[in-house]
Amino acid sequence: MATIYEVSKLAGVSLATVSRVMNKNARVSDKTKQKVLDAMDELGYRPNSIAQSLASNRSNSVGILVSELHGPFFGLMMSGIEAELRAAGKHVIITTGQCENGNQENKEKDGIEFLISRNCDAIILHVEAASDDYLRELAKGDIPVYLMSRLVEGLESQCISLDNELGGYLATKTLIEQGHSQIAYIAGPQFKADAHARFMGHKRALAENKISFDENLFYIGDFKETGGKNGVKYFCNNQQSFTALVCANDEMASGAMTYAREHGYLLPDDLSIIGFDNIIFARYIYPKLTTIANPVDEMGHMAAKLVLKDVYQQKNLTIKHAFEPTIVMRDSVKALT
Amino acid sequence: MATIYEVSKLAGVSLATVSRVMNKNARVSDKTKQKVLDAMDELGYRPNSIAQSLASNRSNSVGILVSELHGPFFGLMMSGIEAELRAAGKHVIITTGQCENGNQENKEKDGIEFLISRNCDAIILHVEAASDDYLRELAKGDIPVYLMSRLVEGLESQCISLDNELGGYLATKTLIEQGHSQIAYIAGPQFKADAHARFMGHKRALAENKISFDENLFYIGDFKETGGKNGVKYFCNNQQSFTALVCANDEMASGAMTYAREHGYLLPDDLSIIGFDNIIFARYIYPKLTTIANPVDEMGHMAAKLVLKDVYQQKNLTIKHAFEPTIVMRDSVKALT
DNA sequence: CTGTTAGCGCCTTCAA
DNA sequence: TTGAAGGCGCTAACAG
Repeated sequence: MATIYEVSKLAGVSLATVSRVMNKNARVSDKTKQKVLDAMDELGYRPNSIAQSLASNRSNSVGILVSELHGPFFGLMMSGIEAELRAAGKHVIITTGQCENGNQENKEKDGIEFLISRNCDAIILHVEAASDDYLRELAKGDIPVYLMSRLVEGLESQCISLDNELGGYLATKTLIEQGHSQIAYIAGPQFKADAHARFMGHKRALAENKISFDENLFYIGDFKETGGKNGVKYFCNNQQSFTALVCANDEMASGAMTYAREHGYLLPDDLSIIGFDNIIFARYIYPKLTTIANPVDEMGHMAAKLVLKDVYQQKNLTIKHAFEPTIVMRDSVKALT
Repeated sequence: MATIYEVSKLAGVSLATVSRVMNKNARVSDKTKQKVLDAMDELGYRPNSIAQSLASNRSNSVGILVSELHGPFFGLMMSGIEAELRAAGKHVIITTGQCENGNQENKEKDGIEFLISRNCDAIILHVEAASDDYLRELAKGDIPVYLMSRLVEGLESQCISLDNELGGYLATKTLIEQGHSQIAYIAGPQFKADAHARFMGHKRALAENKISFDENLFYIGDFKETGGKNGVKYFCNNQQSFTALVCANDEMASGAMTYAREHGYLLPDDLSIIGFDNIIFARYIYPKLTTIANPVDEMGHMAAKLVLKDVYQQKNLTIKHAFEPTIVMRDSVKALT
């Protein structure tokens, strides 16, 4: 591999000049610039990004931490981030804070440590277990921290978040508008801020419509298919009567559907179900799932733009920190007549 | 940030000694080692991975190229790779050769170029459009290349592949065993090697059972939901009679189901459908999809192990290059009586 | 077992 | 506009 030194020799100029034409930041006469370009070409020169990083104290990499790599949700998010960053010549180091068993909070911290040790110029986190305090502390460190799908007090300008409360509200309101009043709710783990906010939205919609919240129609699931199944099972076993169900994410909605159908419910006639996230598969499910759209891909792009603007001083970027969910009407909700 | 120099000063030893305790490769007396460790601790020292890379000519990063980041398929693959590599202290740089419009082959090459420019120690590719010749040429370069889900002649030892032909065979054979003989096939783009092999397997199963291949029951889809829909539509419009359908991947199977159901078919009674890949959502679909399992996560782990063994000289790793698909029986296939 | 000494390939003042 | 020279933080011979 040719080095800058060989290029300079071949072009008959100094190292510094070659560096200048590479970085386009200082004026170089057209003539010498051409000589350098030709020399690079002839040698098939490629800058060594590691050496550049060491000298410039910039790695041109941004670290991403997601809870899990598989699953329908994060693909879209990473896709957005990667596309934006790569177009700017930065690369993306991805790791997980995943936790099949054990302490998720520690796994997340491990992941963050790992990214920091990689000398990223910035890190974008989608963490669920890490506390606000920890994140605020982390943000005081040397490396800029950005948060996806989360809003931490004091770190607002580094957050890209979704109004989950509004989403939960919309879901339940939609059901109410369709005539339902016996509405069950399967929540996500309440230590996760978004799961909690969605549930709060549900309660607000109920309250606004003078429907009292019924503890017996509330179940906390795990954001997985199983959670949905267990939730419906729980309601059934307790002989609860309900005509509609909101699930705090689509995977639980899918599980709920499966269980309900296997236990004699005709969908959506006997039970209206609404999900949350609008993952790719929501429309594959039968009946096609009515759900709350979570614009993760757009948010991913925005997080990347935020990094480009803050960390890499890119200009002319408008940042939108707060996103709003919308309802996607499909076939899993039926009006109660 | 403290440097190795400050540590050495505080510990009263030389740079080299500090380096030695970091890299655990040379013997250092316990006493001096402890002094160094203490000094590191006191200073909150963290090695600068970039400087390490420059000096050692090792970036400890491996590049991954996948066709797309979203979608159910690659998540599992990357998850396997990432877990394995991270456990070994290597990091993963992910990029895509994705192509919404335009030339996929060029996008893939761009992605590869990008990874090379990042000084990865190795790259793992999941490419579909790149030709065998191009890959062989690439493999002659300085940076080791590994191929996922693909078997290129001459590069066998760097490939982790699935026997797609066998998978296609299994799918169709399963249907035949259930009494079907009018079996439609919706293929993936035939320039993709795996799509082609799956189709070949289908033909072999037919031939073995003296069922002649019927051009009118063959459709080439796009590996997306739409492909499945269009395929069934095509068969219906042509008034073809068939009792079973194999789709070259699960997404098309899902699309096929949707279209069939919307057009009066009762599933699985009127039409048995079998997919391929066993993506996470296969069991969410209704009826639950019978399909061919593609052990992508396991293959991801294996690809990572291969890199660890070849590139990072890790010992005691057994590599399995060829994987075999298996059938997963669920509810979308019904015996013909 | 430990220290000395060159670099790794590039960027960036500082002078000219 | 260009060149010279000193690092960036660490590794890897080579001595001792």
